[in-house]
Amino acid sequence: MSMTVENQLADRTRWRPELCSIAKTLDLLSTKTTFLVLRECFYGTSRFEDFIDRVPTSAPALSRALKQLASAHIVTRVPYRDPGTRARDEYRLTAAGEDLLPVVMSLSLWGNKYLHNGSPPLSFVDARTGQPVRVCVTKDSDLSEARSSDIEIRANFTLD
Amino acid sequence: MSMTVENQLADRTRWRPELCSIAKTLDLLSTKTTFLVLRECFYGTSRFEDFIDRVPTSAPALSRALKQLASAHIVTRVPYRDPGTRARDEYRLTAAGEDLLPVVMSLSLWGNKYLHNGSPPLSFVDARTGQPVRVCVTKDSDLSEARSSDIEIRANFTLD
DNA sequence: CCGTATCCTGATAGATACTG
DNA sequence: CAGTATCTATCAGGATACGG
Repeated sequence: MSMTVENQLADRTRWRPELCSIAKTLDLLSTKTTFLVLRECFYGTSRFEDFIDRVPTSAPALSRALKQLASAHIVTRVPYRDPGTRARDEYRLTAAGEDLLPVVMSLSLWGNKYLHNGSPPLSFVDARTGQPVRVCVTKDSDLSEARSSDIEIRANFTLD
Repeated sequence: MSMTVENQLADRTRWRPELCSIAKTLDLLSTKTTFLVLRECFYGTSRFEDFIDRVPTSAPALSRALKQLASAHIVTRVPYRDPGTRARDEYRLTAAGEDLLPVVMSLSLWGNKYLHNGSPPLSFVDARTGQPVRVCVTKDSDLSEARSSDIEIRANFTLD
């Protein structure tokens, strides 16, 4: 990977950090908790109590992370009502949020490869065929892009 | 995206967070500065003084970020000597570090799309053909994966 | 019981000063 | 100039308490 206008580019991204998409995106996903809440969204979690059960954090931190993700329009609040209870909101990925799938998946796949000696705790497979799903960098334009609804997560560890 | 063993899986990742590859990878890339230093590595930066010029951070924070990346074996120190100066080290991506390209690129591409109204400050293209390079999630196994050395970064903004 | 505001504590960044 | 130690300020996280 090399630069077209090497020195100038380097200086510009230094002095005008608002031009760096990576920095701006990280500002929205500022904390580790926010990333893990986002992960949970892809795992299908949508309700406050379920996030609390599944993400190792406190209620105030969860509240802050959800507010952050909502103000960035990565999740949106959707009203629901369980029988016999008052109306509540659940948190659903927006289209923009769904587009963060490569970020979440590539973090997971890298960790699987380098931090678990190739025996991944979770794996991502095509929901119909069971084929493994990968994240790749390519210039090919004629490949079939998987949406998160096509993907199934398999647990590769045994339960006690 | 749905769960095979939904409830059990959720509980396990909650109570045994060491099974979550995302959390473990984020621990290595803990801070925003670490991400931006990693970004600079992909842009070709390798020397302390150049990181200082190009990443908006302080020398102590840079030192900490490089140490963190080195201990995670994402970068490695390589000796060099400029004429008339003492020997120094530069910081180069390892193979594991190169494999973080999809993480960095997908963060950048998402920001380009959603935070810059589709007019990206930087774009990633094939170094030979100039075709845009993308990050995608797919089950196709027969596509040509781009390595970071095949990719060129183009600046789409004018210089003062 | 769901969710948030408040307060307090611990981790992390940057300013400064220093060594090789 | 490369890199680190120290110190302080800032910021994210959790315990608690509180409103719907």
